[in-house]
Amino acid sequence: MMARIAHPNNLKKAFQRVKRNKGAAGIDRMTVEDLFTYLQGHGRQLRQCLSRGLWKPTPVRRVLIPKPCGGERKLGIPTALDRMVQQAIQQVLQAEWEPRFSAYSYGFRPYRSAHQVISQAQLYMKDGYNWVVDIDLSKFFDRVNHDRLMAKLAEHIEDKDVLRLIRRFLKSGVMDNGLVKPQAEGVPQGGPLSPVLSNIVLDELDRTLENRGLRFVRYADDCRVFVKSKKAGERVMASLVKLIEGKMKLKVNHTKSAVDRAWKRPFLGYSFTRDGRKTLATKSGKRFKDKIRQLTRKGGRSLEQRLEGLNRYLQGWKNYFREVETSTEFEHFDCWIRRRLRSLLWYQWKRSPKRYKELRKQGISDKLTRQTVASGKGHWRVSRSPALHMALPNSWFDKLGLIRLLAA
DNA sequence: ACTGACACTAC
RNA sequence: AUUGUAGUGUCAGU
Repeated sequence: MMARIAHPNNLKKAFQRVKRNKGAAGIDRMTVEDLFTYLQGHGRQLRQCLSRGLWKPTPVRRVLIPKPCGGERKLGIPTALDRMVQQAIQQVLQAEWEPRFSAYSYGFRPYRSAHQVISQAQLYMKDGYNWVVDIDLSKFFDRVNHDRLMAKLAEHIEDKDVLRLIRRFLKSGVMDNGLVKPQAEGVPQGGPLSPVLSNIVLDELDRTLENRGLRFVRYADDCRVFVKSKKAGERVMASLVKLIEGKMKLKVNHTKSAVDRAWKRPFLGYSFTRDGRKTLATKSGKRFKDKIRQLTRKGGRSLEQRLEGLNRYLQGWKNYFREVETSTEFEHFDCWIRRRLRSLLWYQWKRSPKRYKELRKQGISDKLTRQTVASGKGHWRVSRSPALHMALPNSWFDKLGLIRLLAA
């Protein structure tokens, strides 16, 4: 197995991945650009180090980033070289474990997306499994138990060198303002290997759920079991908490876990309606609006630049809107964006008559009366000020991805 | 078929 | 200088 990891082809792929990600440097300040020149000199040496089981990982660099919902996320950034080695292991480990993972585990796995999880959840709901046991693990990556993880790995890996190498990565420690602290638990958030390791640890949970014949899906540490009654849910919850906190030595986040009706718990950015359709979760909708607001704020940039930015952002959301099954919500966002744009245009017109002339050339006019505008020719009317009635042709809005979506 | 850039989402 | 995996989208190139 170590032969496969240290194989030149595997290492080359690992290097390319690290390079493509353009990540920051680790504790040794070696950037991904330096990595190539380093490898030209020391590539052979690295390979030998690995295949003899002599590779010594460097401690990870501690970085704190704010989480979107408040709080901080502790990152552990390995050196570029270590990232490459971890990536090499990841490639082999992922291929090895992929067939063994549960069909209902979706996080961090190739060819599996958040949308598939949602669809599966909807299937359960359609069969009448309306109650959901929502289990969230607190600080999941940081609390992975090393011994349990190594035991899981040892079940399928015979190569002692590989096991030792992974153990060294787990124990390599954190450099926090000049001091190396050893790590008793957890996988570094930021290590290429960490996601697949997390799946290997939680595979035990999947197996238990499967053996009990329960309907469930899992996306990383977000695990949901679908049942038919509150009572059944509470029973499942109690036994799962016992399993996770006892045998698996992990911690359940009790404030974020609950037994509730499925449509009361937003899931991966979506919520469900009572009859099981998908809508945008309020939190996601809010974030979306905030960003649009920011992109259409009055100020320096030109209209074209704004449109570019808007379009790019909307394209990122395209898939989300495509999946949403409540049309009113969709129209709501569509109207809302149009309104923002119109007020922006009005503002630009007011500031610069020259600019306004250009806009008119693009088919924007203000002279039309409201009735003909609204009905006749697919124009849109705005009465931003009593004195001004500005109209935008629909074709102009077509530049925006969201609007194109509406038409399709 | 493959590669690259830039976004966005989930955790 | 803010990391990682996975997914999706737009564009560009051989």
